[in-house]
Formats: sequence, C-alpha cells, structure tokens
Amino acid sequence: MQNREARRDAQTGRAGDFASLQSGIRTLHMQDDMSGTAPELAVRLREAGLRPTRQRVALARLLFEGGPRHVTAEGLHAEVKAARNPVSLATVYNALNQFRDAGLLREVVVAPGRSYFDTNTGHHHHFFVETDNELHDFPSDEVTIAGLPAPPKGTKLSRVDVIVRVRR
Amino acid sequence: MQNREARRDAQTGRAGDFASLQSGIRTLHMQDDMSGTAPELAVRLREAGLRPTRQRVALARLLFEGGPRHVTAEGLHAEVKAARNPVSLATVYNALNQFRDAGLLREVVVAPGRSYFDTNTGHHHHFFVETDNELHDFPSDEVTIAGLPAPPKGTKLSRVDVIVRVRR
DNA sequence: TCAGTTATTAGAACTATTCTAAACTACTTG
DNA sequence: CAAGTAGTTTAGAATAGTTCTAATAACTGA
Repeated sequence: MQNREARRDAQTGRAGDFASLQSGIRTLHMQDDMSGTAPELAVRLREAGLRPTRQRVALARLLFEGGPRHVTAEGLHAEVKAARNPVSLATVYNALNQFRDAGLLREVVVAPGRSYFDTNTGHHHHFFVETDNELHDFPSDEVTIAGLPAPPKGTKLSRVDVIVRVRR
Repeated sequence: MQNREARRDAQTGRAGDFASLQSGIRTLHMQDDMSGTAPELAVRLREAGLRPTRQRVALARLLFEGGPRHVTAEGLHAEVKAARNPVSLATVYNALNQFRDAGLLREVVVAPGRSYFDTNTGHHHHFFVETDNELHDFPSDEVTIAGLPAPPKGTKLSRVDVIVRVRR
C-alpha cells in the first residue's frame, strides 16, 4: 500500500521558490470558480482525477461553496451528518487526503493530533489561537521572510510554513 | 485534571516580541552550563521545580549532555533502554512535557503524529526533511520576518514557528 | 447494459499519547 | 534518622485521531 509520504507528493510538488513566499491575501480567492454549484464542482473533481461521487460532491460543496475555510476531519464529518448527507468518517478522511494530494486543500498541523485542512491553497500563513484552537489566515499581504538559508544539500524546497501562535 | 493547554503556559509565557524573532544560531548554545555532569543537571532540574529523580536525571543527561538535539518520545525511550537505565514510556512522556513546560525544551510539531522535542530553546527555526523525517535547526542567524500583522484583538503573541519543508 | 474499475462503509486495527491507581522515592519535620 | 507526606514512577488500560480491511455499492466506458 502507498504510504503517507508517497501520498503527499502531489501536494509538495507545487512548492514555490523563496521569492514567491511573500504571502498575499490578494491571491486568496483567485479560484472563486471553485465555489460553484454541484455540477461545477463535479467538473473540478474530475479534473483532479477524482470521480464525482455523491459523497465527494457533498464534501466539496461544504468546503468550496462560500468563503475559505479551515476544517478538521471530525468537524467536516459532523457537518455532512447535520446536512442529512451521510458520509462515513473513513470517507471524510479519504476525501480530505485526496483533495490535499490533488492540490485542492492544504494541510496545516498546529499541535500534536490537531491538523486542519485549509481551502486556501495560495501562499499565505497562519495565526493559531492556542487557547481556543482557532486557525486564521493572515490578514496581510506584506509578510516577507528574508535570509532563509539554502536547503540542505540534495534537498529541494517543498514549502515554508509560518505559524504565529497567540493566546487569549 | 489539568488540561493540555494549561500545561503549556510555562512554555508560551516566554514569548518574545516580533523584533526579537530574528533567529540567531549564535544564541543557541548560551546555556552550555546545561550540558554538565549529573549533579549539575540535578540543580538545573530543582531550579525548574522538578525533583531530580533517577529517571529525570537519566533523561536530562541524554538530552543536555553533548550538543543540541531533536528527540521524539519513542526515540528517547529507546535510548534510555539501551543505556541500561530503564524508564517507562509514560515517564518519558511526563518528563518531556514537564521539561517543556519548565522551558528546558521546545516542542516542534512537524506532521500529524510527529512531534519533536528540541533542546535548543533560543529563537531559531527549522528545516524539516519530509522524505526522511529529519529535523534541523537553521544554520543561519540572518532570518528576519517582516510585516507580520498584529495579533488578533485580545490575544498576545506566544511564539512564531517557521518550518521550511524540503524533500530529497 | 454490463463488465471492470473505483469508491464507500462499518468496524477492526493502529499509533501516539494520556490516564489510573497502586507502589515507590525523595524531601521534610520532629 | 525515623516517619510522614507529597511528589514520582509504573504497567497497563484508556483515549484520540487516523488508517486499514474486506465486503458491498456505485461510477464509467464500451
């Protein structure tokens, strides 16, 4: 069976160079065609190499219709259940992993056992409110990281994560 | 019982301001008094409010004698076992959490279910080699993060983590 | 429509970590 | 230095989050 690392190749292959790491909130909603109706989402899924099954479309609607979101697997599972559109927890995990691998989502790990899936796949960074487990995108496009050293020999850059941790 | 958040207060209380986030490898080994002999470590532990038990001293020696390290709980457990100094896995977890809360270690979460404890508690950032789960400190003191937005209203900065992900 | 592939599911399994409560050990006081 | 007591360790059970298994169901192309 393919392992976790292998499954991530699609995600990490999209890495940019250091110069492009200047995050921009302006770039966040460039793919608003994403927040379309069910048929549009189906096309989107098919383009990603995923059959637009009832379950995946239901999850995609919750994720991509409306503004950008940060969801956990459990949270999304609760939502589909509430929406009377039953999808098993295993399928929610499968779909989130597949969407991430297809570049439709980005995964952000903020604490041991707490990972969020972010519908914003553009370059940007995060605030994490440790006291109540809230994750927010940076409301600024002016962040720059200067002076990063070259990646260790024989490695290529995959991505840079910046997490600003705050508490109430 | 105290919860995970509460237990982290000691760690996050040491947060610096944005200006101080310029990371410096030069600051990394300023506490080399840490890498002392067992009795010195015992003092160190007592100062942190922890009884210098046989187990904690054994773990502290592995962690703080010699250069800076990145360990996982399982890895450290394997080491004490190999050193014929049996310490239960639960105690390893307890000690790592206590050391972190006391500011002796810093925890870095790199992937779901993969967290490392870093003996370097100064300001610095990390490379994470995703393909083989290796974590390294930045070999540079020239990193600056400019233009970070103000923390959300009512929150105070705890810390900024920068993880540069690379792959072979 | 039908065959073949792919997806879904419930539940078991797994991994990392924490909890429980009994046994033990370090510090304190008399 | 002998208890007392508060803090510590431990094995094993428990939990949380996620993945696996293998049987069933649903898509798709011809």
